[in-house]
Amino acid sequence: MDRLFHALADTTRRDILRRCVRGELSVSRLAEAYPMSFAAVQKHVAVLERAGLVTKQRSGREQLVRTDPDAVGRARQALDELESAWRGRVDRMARLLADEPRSDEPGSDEPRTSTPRAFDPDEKNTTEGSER
Amino acid sequence: MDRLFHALADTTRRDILRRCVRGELSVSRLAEAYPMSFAAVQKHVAVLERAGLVTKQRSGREQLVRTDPDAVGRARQALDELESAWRGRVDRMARLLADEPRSDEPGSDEPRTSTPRAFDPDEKNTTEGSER
DNA sequence: CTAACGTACAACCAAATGGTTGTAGATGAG
DNA sequence: CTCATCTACAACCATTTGGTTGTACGTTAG
Repeated sequence: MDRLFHALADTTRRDILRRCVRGELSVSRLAEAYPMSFAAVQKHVAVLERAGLVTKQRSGREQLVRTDPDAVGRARQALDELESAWRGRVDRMARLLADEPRSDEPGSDEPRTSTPRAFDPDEKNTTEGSER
Repeated sequence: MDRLFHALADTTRRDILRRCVRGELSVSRLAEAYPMSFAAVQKHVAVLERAGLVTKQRSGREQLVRTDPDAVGRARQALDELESAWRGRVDRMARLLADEPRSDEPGSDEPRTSTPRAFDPDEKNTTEGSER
């Protein structure tokens, strides 16, 4: 997740993604379009690749870059969930599922003495992840 | 945009967002939940704030943090567009995003001789932006 | 075979991140 | 008033990023 959003947090990288929407492009082809060195573009592509947003496929001596729709879909969905939660949709659903009449309210009391909630790794996602 | 995605590209920050879904929380309350200093959490909140994802509102001596659903909506929508373009659903949009007058077909030819396309700032967004 | 192209990768650098501690200003409780 | 909280912000540090150049390797064109 971190890697996914990080990859998207750069104008050049988003532009590369958009460029590859219409079809595979070799890295050098891509590099021609930006005011930076080939190596720099190469690195950007590597970031996108580690994030699972694109895949490279060798064709002759060229390396074609192609986007992976599903990866973007995953990111979009994550935001979707967040947004839903916000709007309370999930809240009602959760209450239904747990038939908890009323409780978890952060209302005001809840003397935080007990469990400060030790930080939760991250979402319940189980997609992948390791390395960096 | 950069700031938006960058803000989302951190586990702690996403967790803060999730925590504030159920209600406003003071910064110190938030800080209690993480294995880091108050100042660190303060910085994370600042990042979220600059990205427009949360707003702070003073209440007495506490600073309540509240999420802004619309900001997440904007990010989600950006990804939505990307995904759509991918799937070819919105061919016209892809053309808009890349402002390539025509012949956008990835066909195979297109002897790249013409215009290397000098890099386009970023999407057509006009939200705000500068600095880093 | 040789030359040119496309790629990969290491080394290096300035700037930004994510974290720390310390100090200082407001505000509310006693 | 005085003290304890909550917050803001500066200074500092280690690591990462985004960029550069240079070198080496595989593949295709002549």
